[in-house]
Amino acid sequence: MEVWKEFEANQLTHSAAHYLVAVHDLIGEQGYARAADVAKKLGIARSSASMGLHALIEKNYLKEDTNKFLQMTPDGKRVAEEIIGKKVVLKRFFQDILKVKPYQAEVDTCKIEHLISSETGANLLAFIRFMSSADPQVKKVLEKFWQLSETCPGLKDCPVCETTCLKELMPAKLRVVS
Amino acid sequence: MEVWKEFEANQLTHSAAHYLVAVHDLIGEQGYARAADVAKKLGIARSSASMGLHALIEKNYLKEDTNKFLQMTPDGKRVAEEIIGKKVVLKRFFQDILKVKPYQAEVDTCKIEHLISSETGANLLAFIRFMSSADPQVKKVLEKFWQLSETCPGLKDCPVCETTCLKELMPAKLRVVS
DNA sequence: CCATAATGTTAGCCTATACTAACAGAAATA
DNA sequence: TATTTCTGTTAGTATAGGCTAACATTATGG
Repeated sequence: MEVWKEFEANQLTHSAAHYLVAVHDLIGEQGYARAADVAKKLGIARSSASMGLHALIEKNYLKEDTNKFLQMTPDGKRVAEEIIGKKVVLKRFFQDILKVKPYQAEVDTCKIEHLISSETGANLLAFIRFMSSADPQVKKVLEKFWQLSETCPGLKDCPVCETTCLKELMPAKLRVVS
Repeated sequence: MEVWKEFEANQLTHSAAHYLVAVHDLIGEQGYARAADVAKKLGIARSSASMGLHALIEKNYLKEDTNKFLQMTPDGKRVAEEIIGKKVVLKRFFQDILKVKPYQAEVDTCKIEHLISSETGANLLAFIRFMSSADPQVKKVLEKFWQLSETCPGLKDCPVCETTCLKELMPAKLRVVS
């Protein structure tokens, strides 16, 4: 398959991923989740929730008890927690390291949390762990980055980074950006 | 709007973004681009390309000359190059810093390149510039990370990072991951 | 210069995912 | 208990974006 088409080839679509995570979160927050709770949480019609959740039941990510209360299957729990893990990691990276403002960090995270691979997610987690450690060298480097970012937006003509300006980061073909 | 719904609220959808970038790339590679060239490049039917590209013409991102050769409008050029810029930056981050394997880095990048905001993209660019600079402290820190990643996959019980293990990175609610 | 090939477009179909409207059954409450 | 409200579901509609098939037009080359 062409790489760009893998967009649609995820375990779960964007909406399905959010339905599943919503159920997970609702069970955590209030101990149970029904279709109407999911609808309210996600701001969609009850009918949409009903249909989307049934699709997840058919895929064996969720099941219903006799009173229509939703439960996570082991599979569903695993997948939901994978997504949540990526979300947490991404958001922290955007917010705490890149210093993206909280709302934008939330929006960006929400868009891509279910799209990054396990490999990338795991490596990002390791990176954040490392960059959040108390190691004095790490701390110093990060502080330098944040300080430079302030005095020198985008680090465009940054004295520290002038050796790696846009010219070296982008292949010649793209540099016509003008 | 609920944050999770902003997924659909981008300037361009996933497919439209790829159509636009394909035209940009084709013009760069072979000097021209027609619907059939885009179809071949993206592995889709000519009819799909035709319709998708007309949508981009209506939005004034592309125009056609009298022989149906496609041209980028200034708007289209700007948008395409924003996307390409994010793609380059993301891929370098995944590949050169996180050390994700090239194919997976490509897939992940392709999925999210058009989704990250300008703010996040700009901050990521600055970060990569900084992390790619010749600054000896930066180099040392990165090398330490890569070395630790090898000896200690995921940095799970890494001596350097034990102060910031999963427990501190994840809110209690999510830690039930088990 | 005519035949074959390539290209662009239209039409109809499919899936996914949202919506509203309508309605049946369960739960809550006056 | 009777009524109202909540819940779940179905039906029909819309949009987006793929697909194939068919056909007209344009290019290419024997």
